[in-house]
Amino acid sequence: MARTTPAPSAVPDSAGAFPVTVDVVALTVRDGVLQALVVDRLLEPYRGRAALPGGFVLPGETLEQAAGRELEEETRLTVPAGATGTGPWHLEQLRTYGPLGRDPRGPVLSVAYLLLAPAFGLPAAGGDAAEARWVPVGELRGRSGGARGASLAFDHDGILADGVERARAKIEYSPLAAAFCPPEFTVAELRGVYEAVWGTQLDARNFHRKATGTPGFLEPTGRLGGGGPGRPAELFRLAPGVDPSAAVLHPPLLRPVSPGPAAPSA
Amino acid sequence: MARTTPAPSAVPDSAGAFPVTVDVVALTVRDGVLQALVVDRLLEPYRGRAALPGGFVLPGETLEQAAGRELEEETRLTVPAGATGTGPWHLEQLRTYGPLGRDPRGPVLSVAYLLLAPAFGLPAAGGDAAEARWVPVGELRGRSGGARGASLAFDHDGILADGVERARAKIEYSPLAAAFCPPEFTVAELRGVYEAVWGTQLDARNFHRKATGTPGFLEPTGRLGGGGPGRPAELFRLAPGVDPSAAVLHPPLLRPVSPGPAAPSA
DNA sequence: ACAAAAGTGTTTTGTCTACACCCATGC
DNA sequence: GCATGGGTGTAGACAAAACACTTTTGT
Repeated sequence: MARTTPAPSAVPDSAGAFPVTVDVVALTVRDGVLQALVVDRLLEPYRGRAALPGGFVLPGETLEQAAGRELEEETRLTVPAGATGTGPWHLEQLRTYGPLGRDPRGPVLSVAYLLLAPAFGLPAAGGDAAEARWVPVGELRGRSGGARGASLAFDHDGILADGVERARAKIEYSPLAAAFCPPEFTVAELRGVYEAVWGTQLDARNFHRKATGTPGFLEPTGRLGGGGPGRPAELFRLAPGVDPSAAVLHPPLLRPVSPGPAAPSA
Repeated sequence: MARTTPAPSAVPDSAGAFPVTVDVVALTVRDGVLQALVVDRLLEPYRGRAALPGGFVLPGETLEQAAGRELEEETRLTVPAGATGTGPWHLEQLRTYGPLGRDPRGPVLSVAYLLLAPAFGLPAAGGDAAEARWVPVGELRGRSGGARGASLAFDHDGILADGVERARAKIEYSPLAAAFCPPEFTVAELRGVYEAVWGTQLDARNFHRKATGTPGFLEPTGRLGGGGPGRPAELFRLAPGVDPSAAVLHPPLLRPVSPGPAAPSA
């Protein structure tokens, strides 16, 4: 244990220093389906393989800044600094993976972030990524063991699964489903978000009552929206002065109970 | 920054390397009160100040191994490897803090872990810590701005608050409250855990019905326990084959709704 | 006998679900 | 008029809070 501590208060030499990456699970709802943002890697390792957008944290930046910078570099979309509560996006930390056994280059720590965003186009790709695209999560999950090359690089399959599960749980008791919607939206749009994220069908009438009846969730704008068939729907926005990441819905909007692991035997 | 990596697939030089620490929010219930484990620091910075047990991650170890090692070094208590599901303890990752503005020595990343454990003594202290002791969280929280030196070193006040909130939320829908109990326990002991963690009073009769009536939670041992006054209580253990960190209670045990910010005006 | 704590039954109250029904618009 | 989707009312199923009551021990 070689100790060389010239300064009275310094990081001890025995401590390791680790490269740190951020990886972003960016989710949106497009065409009524939950989709994740993936990029094709231009560099080794896993060159040509799909991966979550992300990259190394640079000296002098925070983890959130690194997440926003990587997203912008690889997908040309800008996440406002301190996205939590700003605008329609929501960025929160998911968890940390590593440092062992997840990168062939050696021990690397990865701090994963979860971004919930309304649907938007991808003007271009850049940085270390060849292409950025939305992929329905149903096309990525469940085939991790498949040989078709559809699984993601590194341990990103597991990170994506963790992010999806976090999103599913979080919209139950927080107003964060609105992060998938534009600033003003109808109750039907919001219901579509819940149905896409949970993969279930919800009763439109009961959902309307619960969503509009939950205090601190929706505020009517008075305007009407939608040009489709049927009666025009009222436009809502998130209740003002509410931090969507901190507020709690009372009562929560619980997902319908899945039938459970009933054995599909004879 | 001496880099000797001629291999084609290497971490780019622009990537920073960060010292990484683990800090452990260890919670238990003693004397009917939720208590946290703190140590007194022997080294700078914050020498003499109370802090969460923790320290630097060493090369070649996982984050969980580092958390267990630091706990053992500073408090002489051993957390079995892969504590999740093993024995009565529960160790899970809380979140990651940093790297900027939290350590006077420079940018340091800290991965915080949450340990839920039954009450036990502290035979000794060691490592970089002068003394390890349990402190009721009520004596630590709320006085972060106080001048009495009761607040913790670094950003540990915030980490502790996050850990307490995680524990409070988690025992609602998971069997993890049993992690605070010995392997066999009575319903009253379990209720005491809920009351201590939530800081509320619960109806003993309704709690008994809900706890014993929740499938996949408690299993009766047939034995009786307790030597105090009154009728002896039945001893229970966690239902076998249940991973306390993954299982979900249906229905959940919800904390009583707090009255909310109702103005106590006339 | 009394107190204290464990455990069960019952009533009341609220919430969720399912679905009947009306409203407002496009065609 | 009729189809389509938006929004409200209502009855039964279900769960939770409140509390009376019995059981079993220590003193």
